[in-house]
Amino acid sequence: MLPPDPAPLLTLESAPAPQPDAPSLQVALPLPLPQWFDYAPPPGETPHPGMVGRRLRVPFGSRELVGVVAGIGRVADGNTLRAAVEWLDPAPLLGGELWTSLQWLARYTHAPLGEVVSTALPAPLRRGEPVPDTHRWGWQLTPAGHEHRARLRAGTRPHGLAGQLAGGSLDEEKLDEEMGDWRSAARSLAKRGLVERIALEHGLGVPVIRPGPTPNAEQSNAIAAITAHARFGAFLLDGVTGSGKTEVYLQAIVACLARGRQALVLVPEIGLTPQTLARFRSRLGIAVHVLHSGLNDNERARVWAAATRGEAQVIVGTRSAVFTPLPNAGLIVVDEEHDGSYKQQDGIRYHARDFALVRAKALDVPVVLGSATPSLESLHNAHAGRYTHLRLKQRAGEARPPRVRVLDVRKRPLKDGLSAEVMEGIGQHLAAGHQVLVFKNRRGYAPVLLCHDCGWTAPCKRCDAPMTVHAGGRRLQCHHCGARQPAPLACPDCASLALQPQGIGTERLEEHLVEAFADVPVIRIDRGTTHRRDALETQLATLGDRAGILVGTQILAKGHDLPKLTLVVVVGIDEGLFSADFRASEKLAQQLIQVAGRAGRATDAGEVWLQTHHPGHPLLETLVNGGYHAFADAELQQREAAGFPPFAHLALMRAEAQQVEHANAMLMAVRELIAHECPVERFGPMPAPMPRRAGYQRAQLLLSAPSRRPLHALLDQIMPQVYGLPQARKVRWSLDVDPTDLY
DNA sequence: TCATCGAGCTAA
DNA sequence: TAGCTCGATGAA
Repeated sequence: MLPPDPAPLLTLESAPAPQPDAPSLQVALPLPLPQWFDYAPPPGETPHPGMVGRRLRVPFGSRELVGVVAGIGRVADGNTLRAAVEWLDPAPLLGGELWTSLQWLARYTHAPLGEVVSTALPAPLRRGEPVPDTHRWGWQLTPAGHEHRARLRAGTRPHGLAGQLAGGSLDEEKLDEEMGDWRSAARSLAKRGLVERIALEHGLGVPVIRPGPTPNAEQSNAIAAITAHARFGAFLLDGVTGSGKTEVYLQAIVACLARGRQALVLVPEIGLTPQTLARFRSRLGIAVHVLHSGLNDNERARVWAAATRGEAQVIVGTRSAVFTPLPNAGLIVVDEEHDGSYKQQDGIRYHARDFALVRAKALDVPVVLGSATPSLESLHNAHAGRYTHLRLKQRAGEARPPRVRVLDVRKRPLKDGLSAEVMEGIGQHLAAGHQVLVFKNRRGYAPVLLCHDCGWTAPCKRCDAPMTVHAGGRRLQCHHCGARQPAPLACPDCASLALQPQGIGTERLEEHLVEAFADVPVIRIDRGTTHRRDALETQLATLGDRAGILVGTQILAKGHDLPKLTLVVVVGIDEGLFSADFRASEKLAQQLIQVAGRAGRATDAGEVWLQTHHPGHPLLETLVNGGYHAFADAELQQREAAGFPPFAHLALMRAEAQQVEHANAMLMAVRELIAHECPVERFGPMPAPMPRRAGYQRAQLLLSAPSRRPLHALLDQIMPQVYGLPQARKVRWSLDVDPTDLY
């Protein structure tokens, strides 16, 4: 039986008595809902503007959530507010520039502020944990330790450690340097109460700058331009591979540190190599804080904490590092700014490069975008005078640009995808003791399994895509949903045994090269062989300076110094020449230039061979004869003519559901929210380029406008309604402002 | 009669 | 989003 009347008990425990027109805390919660929620502060407090930016735990339905106070509001008479459970920060966690910029990002992406905040914060802070300590740990002798020190047996580790500490406390880093295994000694002494672990003040590191190579004239110009003024300015550092962009970054950071300011460096996911970090650390002589996907949550939170306290002076990180608080900012660098990994493709679809620009503007500090193959957006901005265009046209040192050859393989017999001419070339370079890179932008043994008798290809059951042959032909794998299955022995359609892998992947290239060049190492490098961050380093290290062959995909296109590499062979670019996506040419051109840049970095002249069935394709001709900038100019003209970015601004709404009708109905309802005379063009609802993925039917609605203003005005108007659409309940949908891929 | 499942709704 | 209610269905 129920207790007679539970009501009085409940009112006692919940919110304070309702007041007419009471002030409230407007709380942003991590939910896909467009509105904020009103709460009373914890009992005994009144809402106050100083509470904005503080995290708090609030009751929500039958559970509790962590939210951030976004504003102070008033609720109408008679509305009972629930009270927040507790504050999670004594002072606002989010304030100043980062808070303003996150609010901007929420408006720009038309995403709920609560979700933006929650993607910006490291997981522990998102969960409501306190900002972690950043102090270093040290050890000191206790008074008892001072007394007993002399009585410890001489020659033992405890004796040695106690001796080290006799002069005062030492931090753990120092102990690591000075003694081998001091930790077990410390533990045993601590147990006897002779030593204790203490927290040491962090204190700012003093940079010990080591001089680098003397910059050439172009580099000096760039450095001077960037460091000339400490206010906001956007610089496009447009420098060919090997022209020493990193040196420019380093000198700009040195100038930033000299003013006592923080520097943030963004790098693409695969650009963050131990070598780069080692170079930063040794040149700057200061702790470099690193943020990448390999860190665990607590480590990320610690770097965030160190940054927000101003203790982290140099932060290097991938995409999400753009959310690092910089109370004392002096410089932001975005390396390889054209790289696609800066765009987040799920959740809050932000572009870290673009957000870095917004932050630099708000922080009033310079921002440097560096690339050998700048994005067309950035080139366009440079042409329009919004960025200062800094060119580095010379390779640093003696290295000369590689010679490019387009190999027409029409009607030439290809053996496992390689022509006789290519094999001969590889042989010559190997004989000279050099290294060769065979680049193919596709993983797997061969793309598809084809029945030679009836033309059947193995489709993925859940996607509209063929499966890819892996493991030497024994397994099929879908690159879109990850599904795996053993390869069939006979054709499921006609029972023929004539199943053949069609097309060439890295695995098959590797197999062929191993056979043909048995006396040199052949190393395959792609996501299949290189899951771990340092695996690539290890693999490259095993090759060293010996003659040998590298077979690989994208990961090999960047960053690594391979001084012995003199020949780059690119195979299988033909698929990329005829892709439907408007950004495909740009990506292909960037990839070709990047991988070509691997050749001949040291004194040996490099060669790049492009094996193609379309030697006359305009993209290849422009690229080979005029270089990247000729290509970019031509491509920009085409984009302008076709009304594509950067001459148009896009927003793409995607919807997926088990049944196409649901997805289409939702997008149709969205389309109907748009007034007839609205200047924004609408395309769709139409099937996504891959209409089925992982069992979901996918459709999309593309919005396009010649400038940002009408597009955002439209989104501002319709988005609040979209959340409430009944058709939206049956689908998974998302809005992508400035999509980079239309798939 | 009870348990289970899915759709629809709502949260301050 | 997640947790809840409500109604339909089905097995014992």
